[in-house]
Amino acid sequence: MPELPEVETVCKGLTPVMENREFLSVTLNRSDIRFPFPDNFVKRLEATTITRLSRRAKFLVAELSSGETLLMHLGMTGRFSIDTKTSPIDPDATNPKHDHVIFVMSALHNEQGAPTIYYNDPRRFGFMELLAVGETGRHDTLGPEPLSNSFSGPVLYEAIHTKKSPIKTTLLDQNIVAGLGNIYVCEALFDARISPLRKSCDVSSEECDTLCTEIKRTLDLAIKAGGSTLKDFAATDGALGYFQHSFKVYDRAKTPCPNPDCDDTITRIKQSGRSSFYCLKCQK
DNA sequence: ACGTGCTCCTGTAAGC
DNA sequence: TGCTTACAGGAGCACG
Ligand SMILES: [Zn+2]
Repeated sequence: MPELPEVETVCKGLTPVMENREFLSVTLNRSDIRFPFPDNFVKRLEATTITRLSRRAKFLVAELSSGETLLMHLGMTGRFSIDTKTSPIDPDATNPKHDHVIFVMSALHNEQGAPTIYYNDPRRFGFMELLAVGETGRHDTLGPEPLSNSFSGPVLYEAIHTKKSPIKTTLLDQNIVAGLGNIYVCEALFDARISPLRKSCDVSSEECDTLCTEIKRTLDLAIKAGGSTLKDFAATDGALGYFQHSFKVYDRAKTPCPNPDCDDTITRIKQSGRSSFYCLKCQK
C-alpha cells in the first residue's frame, strides 16, 4: 500500500517518461480494476500529451493536452514499472498476469526507443479515472496536503476537535488530511506520544501542534528514503525504498519500545478492521 | 450527519 | 505434506 511518500516516489519516477510526452499507444488487458475503466479510455488518451504530472494525496494526476485529467490511484498493490532501452525492466519483478494497463510514450528526439510503462496490480484495488474538462473527481473533497502550509496544528485541531472517533481512524480519513495511511499514522502517533485509541475530541490544540509537526517530519524522512518497501512496493525503476528500516512501531508487535527510557514492548490492536501498533506506556 | 464494519481481490505466512 | 485461517499499503458503501 503506497501511502503519500510511496506515491511521491512513483511520481518522481514517472515524470521524466510521461510529462511532455504523447501516448503512442494505450493497452487495457481487462475492462476494470477496482472500477470499470472510463468509456473510450484508450481513444481519449492516445495521441494526447501529458502537460503535467503531479501528486495529490495518494493520487497521480496527469493533465492532458485535450483538457481532460487522468487520475491514477495505486490502491494497495498497484505498481508502475518503466521499460526503456537503456534501463530494461526486470521480468521477474512482477507477475505479468497482473499487468492491466500498458502505456507506450513518445520518444524524445535524442532517444532510441519509446518508454513503455506497465501498471501491475495483483489485488486490483487501484483505479484510473478520466475527468472531462471541468468535471469533478474523487480527489476534489480531499483534505489539505500534509506537507503544505495549508496543513497546520490549528487546522488539524479545527478539523478534529468535535469528532468522537479515535484519532487513529480520523487521521486515516482522507477528507481530514490527505495522504496518510496505516504506516505513517502509527509512526506519527508514536512520535507525538498519543494513543491511537484516544478520542479525537480529546486531543488538545497543543497536541495537534505536536502531531502536525510529527506527521510532516515522518513524511519528509520517508520521502527522502524513497518510501517504504513492504511486500511489493518498488520505485518505477525497481529500486526499493528503505524507510521500513526506520519503523519505530509499525509491524513491530512484541519488540521493545524504541524509547530508551521505556522498558515496554509494542502492542498490536485492531481498530476498524486495521492493525494499530503502539506503546501502552509512552502513548496516552 | 456521524461512526463502525464489511467488502472488493490475490498472495503469503502461520497454525494445525 | 496439505488444508484453513489471518492478514496485507486503501477506501467506497451500507448500515445503525
Ligand atoms: Zn514505550
